[in-house]
Amino acid sequence: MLDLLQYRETLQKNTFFKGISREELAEIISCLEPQVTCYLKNKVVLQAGDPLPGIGIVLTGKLVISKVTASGDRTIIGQLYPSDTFGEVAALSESKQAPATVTAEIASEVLFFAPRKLTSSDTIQCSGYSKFVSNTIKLMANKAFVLNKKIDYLIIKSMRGKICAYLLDVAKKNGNTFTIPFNRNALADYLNVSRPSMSRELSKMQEEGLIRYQGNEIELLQIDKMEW
Amino acid sequence: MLDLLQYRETLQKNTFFKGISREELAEIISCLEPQVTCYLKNKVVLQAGDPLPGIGIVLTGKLVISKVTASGDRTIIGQLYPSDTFGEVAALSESKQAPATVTAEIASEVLFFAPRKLTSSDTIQCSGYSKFVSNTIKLMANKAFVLNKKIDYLIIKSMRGKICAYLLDVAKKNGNTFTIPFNRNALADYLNVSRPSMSRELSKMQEEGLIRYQGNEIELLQIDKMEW
DNA sequence: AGAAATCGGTAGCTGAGGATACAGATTGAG
DNA sequence: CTCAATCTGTATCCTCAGCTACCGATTTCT
Repeated sequence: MLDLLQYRETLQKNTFFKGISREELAEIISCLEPQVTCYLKNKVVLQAGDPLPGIGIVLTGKLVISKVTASGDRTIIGQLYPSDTFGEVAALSESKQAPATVTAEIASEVLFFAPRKLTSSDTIQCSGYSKFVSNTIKLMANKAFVLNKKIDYLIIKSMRGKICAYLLDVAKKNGNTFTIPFNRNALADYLNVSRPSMSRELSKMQEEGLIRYQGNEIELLQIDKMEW
Repeated sequence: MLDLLQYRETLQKNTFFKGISREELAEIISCLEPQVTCYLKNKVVLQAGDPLPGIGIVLTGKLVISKVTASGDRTIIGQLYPSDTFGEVAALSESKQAPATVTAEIASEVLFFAPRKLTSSDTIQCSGYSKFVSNTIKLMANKAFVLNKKIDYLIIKSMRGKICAYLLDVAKKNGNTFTIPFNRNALADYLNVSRPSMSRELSKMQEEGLIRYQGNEIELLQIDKMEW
């Protein structure tokens, strides 16, 4: 078995293993027969459309989930930090193809295991299994929830509307002053707009006194005027 | 217990109950303590943002899932036919709020049950339960998959691109001649564009000999020129 | 330290597509 | 049967945001 002791804390934060004791975790993990792979900066971890190498859990580093359209438009779906899971949707749905591309933004380590191990007879007999199953369901539900959120941004047609919707969501979690996890380029990708147009609008909003920003630190000054 | 015999065929097609025998189905259903509600044409079944009334399974009729932005833009996420499920994502994720609005397009009957019934001690003891659980996981995964597909359309920026992507997906399932399940207005909502602009582009595509259509019947004439 | 790459703001131009309005066709209700 | 409502295509207008280009600032690499 792999020496995963050093990653135990990270794994325990993973949604698959929420509320599962240290002993049960070790037992389940060994049943999953995981492999750890390292990726250098900017390396592709999995490519949209390819058959899935397995379900992945980020151990260290940072990954980016993105989609590229046939005509070359790129959009960011989300970011993955240690303890986050990816590939579970494709693995468990009928299509076994990855719906998006995952790339290492910085050097990263990823734990993979085969989807079928989720329901292998060994795994089922682990003592924490029922908890593990309900966690799996919650994991999927949350993923669907994130996708829903993403759709919420995408269906807004105006630049101002997209920016406001995003900033208000971040503010709801972190208060009126916060640091966003994207640089301008990435944020533009995330909102599916062009960077210069977005910059233009951010400037306007600052002029109008709605927001104040410096780099990735943003402060919302007039929340009421941002709700459309 | 409710008399659900008349709906047994519909229920057996539902993803929750795939591969579950008639007897097991009856047992599980009774544990879920479902309620059947009728909706007249155009009535709202559940409103985005509201707490969830329960997990719903369509018995008869047709429902539409849509989202409305704060500024009034409306988009269609999908359509629900008998045996389809909705509300399961919100029910099983941490947020208990409905992420979208569901409306009855025609008079419809819906079966609801409380999410907690999924894991009640009664239900767990049903003989088909393990199958039921893996079905639940598959259900969630497929939902996430549908959302991914929706995102694929939304991130395409050009009108032509959106239309082609949609038509090609339909063609992949039904062959090069098919009837789409949307009228122009609904399709425009689905693709998140304005109806006149979409009509304009469809006309152009017909002129160019890419497609031929009459009402909702569409034939793709030059598939190779539609792949971007 | 110096060169190269990345990043963010700004400007000008342009065009795709949104909005509105209207007309003919079809459907539906009374 | 008639009137109203809905649906679809089309034309005009015009705005918003995409694109390209450029510049200064910052970071990174060697």
